[in-house]
Amino acid sequence: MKSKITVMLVDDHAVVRAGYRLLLSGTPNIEVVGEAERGEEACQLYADTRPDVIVMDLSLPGIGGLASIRRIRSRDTSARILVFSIHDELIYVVRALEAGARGYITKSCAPEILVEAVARIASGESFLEPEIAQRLAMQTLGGAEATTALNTLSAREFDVFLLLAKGYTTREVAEELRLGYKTVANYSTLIKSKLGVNTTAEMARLAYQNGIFKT
Amino acid sequence: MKSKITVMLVDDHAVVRAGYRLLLSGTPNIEVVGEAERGEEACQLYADTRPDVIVMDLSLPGIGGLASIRRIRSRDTSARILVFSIHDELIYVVRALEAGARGYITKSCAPEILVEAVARIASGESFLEPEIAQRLAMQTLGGAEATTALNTLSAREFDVFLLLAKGYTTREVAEELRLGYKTVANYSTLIKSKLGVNTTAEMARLAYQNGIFKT
DNA sequence: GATCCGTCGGGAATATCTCCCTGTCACAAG
DNA sequence: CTTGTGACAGGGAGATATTCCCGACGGATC
Repeated sequence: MKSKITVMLVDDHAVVRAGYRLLLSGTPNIEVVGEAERGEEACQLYADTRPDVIVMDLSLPGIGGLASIRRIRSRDTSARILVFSIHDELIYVVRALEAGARGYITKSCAPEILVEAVARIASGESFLEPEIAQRLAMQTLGGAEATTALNTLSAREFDVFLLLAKGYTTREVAEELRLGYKTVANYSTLIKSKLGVNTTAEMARLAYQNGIFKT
Repeated sequence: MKSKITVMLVDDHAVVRAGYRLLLSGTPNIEVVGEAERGEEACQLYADTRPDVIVMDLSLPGIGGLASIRRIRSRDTSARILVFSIHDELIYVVRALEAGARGYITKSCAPEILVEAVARIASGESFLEPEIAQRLAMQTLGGAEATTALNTLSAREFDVFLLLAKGYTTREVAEELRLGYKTVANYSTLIKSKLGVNTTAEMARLAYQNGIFKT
């Protein structure tokens, strides 16, 4: 008989881990052999148990998910990590893959996808949630690099973007940058159009989600 | 033989719901009789199935968790709702209880707590996660309002605040909450005045700084 | 009953946004 | 040298949005 796929779960929410454990354990050839709730803990536990696959959330207390991935991979480049995150923004996907993850799925995917992803990662393949893979492909085709849409902004546009996102009024931005009110108003419209948002509040949200502001 | 406790799950992530379903179904006297992923859907489903307990996430697409709670309770004041949120900030707890929730636990609690909470809520009691209950008591004792200025907002104002901060336009907020455009516009002005900000982007910033949004 | 307060919106003046357009400058390709 | 191209800066006009002031209603509270 073939041996089971061993899996380690990393998520800071115990209830969530328990749910996944049940989901995965319902599959005969998968066995959850360890759980961690912090990045540091995960590194240690991986070194000790060497599971086939690590299923990891990105928003971890402490060093965070990305740093955890890098740390684990720096000690064992064959480590297979599947990111299982709440975020579906491409920038997260790109960063996770850059860090060394083998797969990425979101928590809004169907339960079967999780099981499938674990199996594929274990067999050495990579796995992206289909909808994300498609968007990633679209974006890669559309632009040169991992374009966060923010990268499509010119320098001046980005200046305006930052201040608006911070909560400056159009008039305040104009003063700050020594521009005419109309100029800033026009930039504002242009930026929203480029970013595909309707309000400045949504711009702020983009800024936070891309980690442009600390907190 | 005593009949089972019927439970309805409301969470926008299918995988997460699946996990909870397994967790709860593992307990003999609990039965999950329905699932919804949006607030509107939850209201309808509750009206149709009348489960003993609703287990609900707060961050739902559309009208959001708080408005959902209020809507359900406005049609059936005996509805028993257990909020199961990722947020542990007290402001969420207070808001949820004000809206009519009977209990509040976070996703970082132990799995047994979920089962216990459901049982307690079903029996008519209320239930707060111990750690939260303690912090709530501390704050209340502390006397000095740990007023984030956000606490000066009324329930309705907070609804509008949340959506505006999320990036909704005035018109979209009006639709979501079924209010007149003018009403929302007036609320918007009032809220900005109460919070001492000039733009909706600054509202968004406040929201992020108070940990109201996940990212 | 009188008085707040929260909720919901109308009206009118004002501010802002959007869309289209002009013009300059720098820089690169033909 | 000429011809793009694209960032940069703003004007004009009309559409939208915001502000401020107001009335109305239902609940509390005193």
